[in-house]
Amino acid sequence: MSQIITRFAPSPTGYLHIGGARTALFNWLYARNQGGKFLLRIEDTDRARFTPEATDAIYAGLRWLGLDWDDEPVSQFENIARHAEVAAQMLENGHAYKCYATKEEIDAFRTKARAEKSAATFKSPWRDAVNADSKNTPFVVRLKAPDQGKTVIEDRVQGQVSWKNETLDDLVLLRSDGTPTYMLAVVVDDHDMGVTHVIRGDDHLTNAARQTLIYKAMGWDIPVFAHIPLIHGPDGAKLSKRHGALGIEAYRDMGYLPEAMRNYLARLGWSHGDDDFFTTTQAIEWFSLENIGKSPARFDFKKLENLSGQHIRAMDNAELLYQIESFINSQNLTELTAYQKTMFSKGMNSLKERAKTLPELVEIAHYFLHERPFEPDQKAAKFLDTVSRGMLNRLTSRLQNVSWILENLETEIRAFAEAEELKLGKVAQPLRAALTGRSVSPSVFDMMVMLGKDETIARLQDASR
RNA sequence: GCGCCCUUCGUCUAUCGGUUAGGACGCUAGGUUUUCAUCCUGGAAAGAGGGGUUCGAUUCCCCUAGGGCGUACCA
Repeated sequence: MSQIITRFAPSPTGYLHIGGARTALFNWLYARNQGGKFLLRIEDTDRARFTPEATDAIYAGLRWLGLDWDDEPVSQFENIARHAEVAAQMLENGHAYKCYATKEEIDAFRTKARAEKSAATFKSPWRDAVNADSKNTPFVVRLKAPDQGKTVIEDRVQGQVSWKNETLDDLVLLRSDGTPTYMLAVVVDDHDMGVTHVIRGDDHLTNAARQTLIYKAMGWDIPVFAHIPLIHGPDGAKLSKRHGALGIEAYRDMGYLPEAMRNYLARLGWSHGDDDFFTTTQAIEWFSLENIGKSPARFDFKKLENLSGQHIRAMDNAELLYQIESFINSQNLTELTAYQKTMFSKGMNSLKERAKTLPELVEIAHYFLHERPFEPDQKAAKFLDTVSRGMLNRLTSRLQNVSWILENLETEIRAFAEAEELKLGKVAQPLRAALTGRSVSPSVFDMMVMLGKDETIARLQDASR
């Protein structure tokens, strides 16, 4: 059995949107699962819309998501001569014809069909014309689709789907300016690239039938089709920008881990029993076309966020620091100093269980990313009233003689609280406010150890002044 | 209009004729705890409606309703 080949074929519209990213992911997962190839083809035949920047945005999105492709990306535009050649062959073998029908004729036909509630598609009067070549006006090349019988596709997700051939039209293969249409280009390119499995959005399901006709006309092997349901917005309707139909880079900017994004996107429409949280390695191992659902899924930020938090917690500290640096880099923020990196490494365990995204992680690290003195925020200020400052003052002098390790600090502060006849929280909250200027933070004991004695005492003195 | 697809807790999903219909997110009641978070325990929450087939249907078939996609010399 030969190697399987999948492909992702986006049209460069400016960015890689979330639905496209999931389609790419499924193709990638399947190729990697099968030990096959994952190819990339840029559908850049619409020259008016095409820009190199848009293509770069797609590459960047795929790279961020960690979806590596095999071989050089194919430019569809570069194959137009080949497309025309195939159209010529179809003209030759009688599976296509030149059509001189005007737009008015076509519109009239369709208007009439609709009025009569007919399923019939446009039938060109030139379909069976004998001396069509003699006309000296512009023409398009149309597929001579069968007008009887059925076209059936065996879809690995949708099952067996069939159409009566009279509902399938004589689609245009070559425009009047001689350029290929999408329908022709896709089939020719997929065939030439050796694509064995076409995994794409189910908005292409009808196209699969129309394209099957072209494969048959050329006598080519029909690839395996797998039409995956589209992602919908929270209201079940089309996914809009407000709902999450953002470019993949928007998710990077929000600080989600690529690993979490892969996990979430894979779980949207595909399942492996009850497994919700998994690594990419597991996803590759488990992936199969059979376990893709047929109904559309809605995008849910809450679930993405939860998964992101879980991946942050599960991630190796060194790797997580690398992710933080990449994020900082992508957002053009100030690079981390050596001291800050050290602090991140030391405090990572307490930081990462408090964050669902990278920016949250950075926010929680606030207490060592900035230098004293700390201006307390509103809530923190409440913990630093006169009484508390006096208390902190007494604590500060007690702390002068403590040898600075976690156990000692904890013992000392608990003893202090007892001596002051205060619950630990009544000491810890002002302490936290003094140390960070915030009312929430990691454990005060942990922070004191990380900050060291001098810095801790300096901050306490700042606050009790 | 026509063609095709879809329909299990609010959301993502498991179930491949026989289950107290399971898990996860979210929500909620508690517990742990120096805050927040993590973690632990419990709770509410679903087979769109109607017909069949069958000893038995969430599961198979049909109809209806709702939703989606397509219907271009766009991709």
